[in-house]
Amino acid sequence: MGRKVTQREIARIAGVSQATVSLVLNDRDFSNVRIPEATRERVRRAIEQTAYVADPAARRLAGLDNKIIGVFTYEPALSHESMDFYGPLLNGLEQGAERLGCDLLFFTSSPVVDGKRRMFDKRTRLRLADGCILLGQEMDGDELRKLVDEGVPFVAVGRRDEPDVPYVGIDYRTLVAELVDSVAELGHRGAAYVHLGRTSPSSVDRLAGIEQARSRSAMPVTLIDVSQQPLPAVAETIAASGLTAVVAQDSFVAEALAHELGERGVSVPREISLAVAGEVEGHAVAGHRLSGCHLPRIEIAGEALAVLQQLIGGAEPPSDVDTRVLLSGSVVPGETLVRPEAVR
Amino acid sequence: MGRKVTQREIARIAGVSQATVSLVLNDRDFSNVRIPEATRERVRRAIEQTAYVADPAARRLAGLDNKIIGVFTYEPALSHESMDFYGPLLNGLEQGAERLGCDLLFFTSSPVVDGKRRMFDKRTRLRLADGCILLGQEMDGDELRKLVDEGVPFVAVGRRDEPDVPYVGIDYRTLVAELVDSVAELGHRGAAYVHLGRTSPSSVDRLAGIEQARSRSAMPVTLIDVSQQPLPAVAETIAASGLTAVVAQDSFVAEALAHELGERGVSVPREISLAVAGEVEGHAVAGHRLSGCHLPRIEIAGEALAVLQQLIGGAEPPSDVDTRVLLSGSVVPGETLVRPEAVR
DNA sequence: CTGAAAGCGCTTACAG
DNA sequence: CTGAAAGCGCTTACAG
Repeated sequence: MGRKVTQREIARIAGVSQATVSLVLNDRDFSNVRIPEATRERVRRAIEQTAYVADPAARRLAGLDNKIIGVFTYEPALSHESMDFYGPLLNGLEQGAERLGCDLLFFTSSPVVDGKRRMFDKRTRLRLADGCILLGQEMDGDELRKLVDEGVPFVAVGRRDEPDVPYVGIDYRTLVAELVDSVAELGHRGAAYVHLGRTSPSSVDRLAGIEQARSRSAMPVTLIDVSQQPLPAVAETIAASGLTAVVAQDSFVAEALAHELGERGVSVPREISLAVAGEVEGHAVAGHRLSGCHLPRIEIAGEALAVLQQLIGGAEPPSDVDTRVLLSGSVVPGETLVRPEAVR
Repeated sequence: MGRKVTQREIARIAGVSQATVSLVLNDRDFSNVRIPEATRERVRRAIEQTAYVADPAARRLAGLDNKIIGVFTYEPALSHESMDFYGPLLNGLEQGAERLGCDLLFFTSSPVVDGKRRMFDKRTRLRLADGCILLGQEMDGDELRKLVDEGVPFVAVGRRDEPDVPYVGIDYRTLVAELVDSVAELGHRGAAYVHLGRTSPSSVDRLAGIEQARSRSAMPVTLIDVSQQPLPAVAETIAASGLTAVVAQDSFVAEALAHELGERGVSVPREISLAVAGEVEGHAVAGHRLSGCHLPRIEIAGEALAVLQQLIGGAEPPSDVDTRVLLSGSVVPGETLVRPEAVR
């Protein structure tokens, strides 16, 4: 039962003061402090002998960092359903954490209310972490501001509008514009963009990308907000419109829409091309791999960790350029976006 | 910039001593202590006003628990490949943690060496957690013993041989015996069990299950250890043997074996039935859902958390009965285990 | 070159 | 009923 070993114990064994143990342990070399190798060695042997590990709580209390990164997710992150979105991010976090020698503290205690977690519910363990990564499709602006105010080092995954909020996200604007360009280049005369409203910055950015493409090509793009009308009605409209291409905000919308179109005898991609303004990995409709985008989510997580590291370590507050970064996604061809000529 | 608020600050505002703040905060009611409601109210208001949260490091140092459960995995847990095994366990842990109001600390910092993490590499943050859940296909016996010695509350997922190691696992023995019985009942005259040696307790238990079934039915079962000979050779042997049924240790072995058999013109399940002595969810060969078992991994995680909770909370060491539990799996029919008559 | 001391923020006997 | 004090294990100026 070798109960908790402390520095005092080590000091006794090595015949030095407890402070000296601390100095050796942390390899401190102040100008006026130089501990001879012999002493260091004696201390090290004692540490080895007792399998001593410093109490992280005490370290933290004394002002050192802990190499613990908090991870806050607004939805359950480890459920089967959420893996599509969270999986690659968590994977990237794990890899990054291992690289940095950090542990990951998941704030699973904050209860999920109405499908969302609230961050400041009571005794947040936030303080235990050196900093925090925020994940979630929809974040609470008030909570973000509070975090900024309290000076907690954190990085959000996904672009945010709130001032002074550091983030790492995808450059949806450029990506979606590129995607729509490729639709136009294939010869489509018009397209619809089926989206979910403008609830999040990423939705807004996608719409901006649509706008950008529209302004530089001849192809008109009709906006259809599925939060305003039910999907069957949307499918009806599209089927009747004679449009040859549809861009959907994400793969789930695309799959649902393709299903509805199928029910109306309209087949993808034979009669209507379908492209997704989001990740398509692992998604298909009727055996055809979806055309759309690839988002480097593993890299995003790694980059978020890197920015956070900067925030934690940095004495002076780093410049905006460094703390708000957008990574590029890429368009993936897939099999559901084809020339309209192939049909007629 | 509302910097770190402390109890001292609250005390100043409420006009009481810092100790009183602590008492109110923790709702302590010693025999000789009774704080009037008016005072409590004043303190509570101050806390509300300043959005104070107790520093968890200090709490911990002062001897209280933290509602933090450590999670140690011997392999990367959040990668895409490991989701098959870890996914449901992590899911169960998240659900359980939320229920208990605990946070989850993943010890991702311990570097992976030779595909395995070592637990005591340097400054383990283990101490920060109230207790720890151990996950992994292969655990290190020495480390388990060290944990027991140091009195760290922990629970391993999966049965263990080491004395005094609390665990929650699957009753593979009964489950596998049941599976083999069902093979015999279908009328197979003999079967092979293709396994990976006896490296882990679960492997040993499965072999015990095979033995148990063998002892009570007429059907002989040939043991084939793929750690001793390459899989192609195994497939060759089986194809030549005239056996009509194979039980594989896990779904990956089953898939690989079915592939090898297919290359030799032997089709599953037409010529050879295939059953898996492990989880088959999401696994198939040539479009046929694998026959085999379902393991309640989400429940296992929940139960492990419950046992750990007992270990942490309990003053007296709970009895063995409570800390070493085996849950039942179930046999799932699937489509690769059929009557041999259907063939001839 | 090393030891004694203060302090991090908290909890809990112990005096008043 | 409340305050002053010790202690949790550590880090880091500050004296020797």
